[in-house]
Amino acid sequence: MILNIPSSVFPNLSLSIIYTDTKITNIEFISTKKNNKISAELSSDNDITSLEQQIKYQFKQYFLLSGFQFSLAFQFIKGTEFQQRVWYALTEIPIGKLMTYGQLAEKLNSSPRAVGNACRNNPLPIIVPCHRVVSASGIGGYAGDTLTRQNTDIDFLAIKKWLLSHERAGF
DNA sequence: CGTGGAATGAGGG
DNA sequence: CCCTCATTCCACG
Repeated sequence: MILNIPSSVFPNLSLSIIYTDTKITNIEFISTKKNNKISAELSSDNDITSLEQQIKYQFKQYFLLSGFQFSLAFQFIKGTEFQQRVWYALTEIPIGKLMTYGQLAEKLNSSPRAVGNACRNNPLPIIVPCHRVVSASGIGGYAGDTLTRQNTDIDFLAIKKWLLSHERAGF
């Protein structure tokens, strides 16, 4: 399903959310800027599943409230053992807190670079809070964006900053 | 300050 | 094999 992010947060930005009967498996930011409207909205509220209700409700709450914590069921359907270890570790970073790639690497007996690469491949952004990981010297990257290489379509670093300030991580 | 190399895990040519 | 990544640290000038 396509979930619109409130335009007061980011205009022309939506989330594409993939799920099975019971679990979310993939989330992706998509730009609705040029496209003549994305028409993948739910047809009616009658045949909406309870998972879909939960998704809509919880994301609405998340963007509305500063300290809202997700409790949606998710599943990693891809990723190596190492990557999944990193992703699970991300879910243990509490809202409002930050870790550096180096700190996370130390916890996992790995290296900062490898951790950053696993974060880069996080299939469930926002729910699995890779945005709470920053570099030792600054903001770090998000969805492939870095300070030196920026996506032209979506300003992912601006999204990361918004998420962090919204969660009052004090960045 | 800047620059370069090494270590790390994964994917691609 | 080679290279490139959402990094970091340490050595050198």
